[in-house]
Amino acid sequence: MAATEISVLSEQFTKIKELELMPEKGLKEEEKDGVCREKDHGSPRELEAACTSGALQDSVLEEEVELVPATSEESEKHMLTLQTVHFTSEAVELQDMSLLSIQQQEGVQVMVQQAGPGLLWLEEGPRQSLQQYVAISIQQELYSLQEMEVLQFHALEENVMVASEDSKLAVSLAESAGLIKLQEGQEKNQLLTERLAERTKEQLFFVETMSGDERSDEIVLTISNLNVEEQEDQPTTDQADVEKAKSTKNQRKTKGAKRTFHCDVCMFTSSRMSSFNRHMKTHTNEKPHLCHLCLKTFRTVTLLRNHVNTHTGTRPYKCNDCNMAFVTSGELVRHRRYKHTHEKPFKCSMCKYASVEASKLKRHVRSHTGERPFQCCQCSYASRDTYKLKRHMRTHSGVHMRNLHAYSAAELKCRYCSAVFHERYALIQHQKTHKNEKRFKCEHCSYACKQERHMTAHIRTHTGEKPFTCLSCNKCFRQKQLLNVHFRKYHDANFIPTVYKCSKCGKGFSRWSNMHRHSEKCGSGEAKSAASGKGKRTRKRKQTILREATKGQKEAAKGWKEAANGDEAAAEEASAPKREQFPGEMLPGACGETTARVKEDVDEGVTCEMLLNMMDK
DNA sequence: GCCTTTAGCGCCCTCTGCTGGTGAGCT
DNA sequence: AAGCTCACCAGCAGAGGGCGCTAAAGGC
Repeated sequence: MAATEISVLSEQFTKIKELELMPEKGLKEEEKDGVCREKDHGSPRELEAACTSGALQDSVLEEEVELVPATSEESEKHMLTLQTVHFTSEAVELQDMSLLSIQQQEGVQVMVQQAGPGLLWLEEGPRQSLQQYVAISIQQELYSLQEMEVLQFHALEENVMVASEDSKLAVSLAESAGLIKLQEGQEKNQLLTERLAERTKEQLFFVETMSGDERSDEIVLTISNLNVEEQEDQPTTDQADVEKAKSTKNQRKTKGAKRTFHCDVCMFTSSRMSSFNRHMKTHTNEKPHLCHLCLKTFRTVTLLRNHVNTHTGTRPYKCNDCNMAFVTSGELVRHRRYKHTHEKPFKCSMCKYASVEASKLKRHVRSHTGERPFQCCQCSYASRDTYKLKRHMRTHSGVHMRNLHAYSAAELKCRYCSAVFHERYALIQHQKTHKNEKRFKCEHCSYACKQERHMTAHIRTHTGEKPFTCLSCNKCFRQKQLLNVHFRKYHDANFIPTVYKCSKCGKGFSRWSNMHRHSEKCGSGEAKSAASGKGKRTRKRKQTILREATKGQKEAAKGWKEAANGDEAAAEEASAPKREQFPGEMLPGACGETTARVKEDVDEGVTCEMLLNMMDK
């Protein structure tokens, strides 16, 4: 019936979950040295913690367990259902673990003692290592710590506990006790069930282990109780068929109701024996179905078939609404939800987000909680999902490392000095040191500048070189930009200088940015506000807006030029998109409107006020 | 026994926003 | 000549979509 999962590295010490009244019928009770035990039971996996009344213990750890004098009648037997027992390394002092609890059920008081006398530990070693200890429930009256015999057995990697040689195998509660010692070095691959099966007249524990969390060294011990109903049905146990016993021992009757089967290992229950039997196989490593292509094994033929289909590319489940096909029906259903039905059953309780998959909702919720469970092992970064951590890890290796930190056989020369590096990162860091220095010095004078192009232009003042020639008048210039200005001013009939006027003083500027800069000094409070900004992000946003505004003006000017050439349609087309981008109420005068104003030499342009309005929006 | 359904993990991708660096245009 | 501004780009990270695959339970 009952099973206990004991997590060695788990977090909390839990109480006895349940006590159930056990009918005496079918229990052949033997009393020896004050020990009440049943003689026969279904299988070695079954743990009988038949309880009788006993002396009181005055230490109760669990508040909800009522401490009552144990006065249950001798004839009544009770069954213990043990719950997961968790220890933290520091939480409980070993000597304080002599938990005694009394529970009353159906008028019968049952005394149960946990920990202390019921300790298991996994290996020999200092007792202070609490993580090695596991508690089981032993009736205090029956088993004292001093009387307990150590049973050693080993937790195999195969998740099986094997009885030790010198323990005499059986955990006879009459002879031994709840103090059971687990130790390495015992015979492997031999089930405790098999060894204990010989102890037909002794009360037995069945203990097995399972791997816990992969990220820890946790070992989960499962202690199975005796199933009393099974005792009813099978007063004499044939333990040769352990599997049969496993499948039937967990059957529980509930006063005429339909039978249910309870797994000893987990919380699984089922009303069908076939389901129960199938479930029990999940607690084994039995995977008889082999893929001959990759040698991977599976529990069921269906799983194997699906797997093989991934090799062969067979996709029997085809979507009716598109060309997609899938190996499993579940994939198809999910696909249809994503692509066609848009059904999103998993809804966030904190926002309107909904997802097709539960895992996506779980991931989304982390954006609310701020939880970042995936910690980078090389820096302080933590991610909300595994992929982002994985992507981040590239910055510690792969992309990032190859680009910046990989050794380069070729010399990486500083563009500003003669320094040479073999690591790009070092080069970049070095070049930053040149950022604000006037590293370009003229050979002919004391002139120095930051940029090489500036020095190139300066040198021409010494050489007299004027490489930029106007194609219309053959006038020569040292700088291309000077040629451009000349050309537009004297040879471009369509060139209309854009004029922006300060809304305060009316002064005109050829560049909006200059007008804006002027307006700040012109005493415009709004302009000051716009200029001061509210931090980097705000400034960035302003920059973007200014950039877009400038784009709009440029395109508008282009459109106006085209219009001036008689192509009104082109002019309208050029200005129209920017009108959409900057609605009139947000940026009046921008784009096409600005163009018109410039053309008509009106006073207004794009003002700081407009920008502020945009920022406020 | 078999098929279906459900659940879960993992992987990859896209879109988006932010930041910093750089080069070129412009005044 | 010098400084400002802007466009562009790369890199990184946040958020979410979509699919591949496996495991296990439900149900006939």
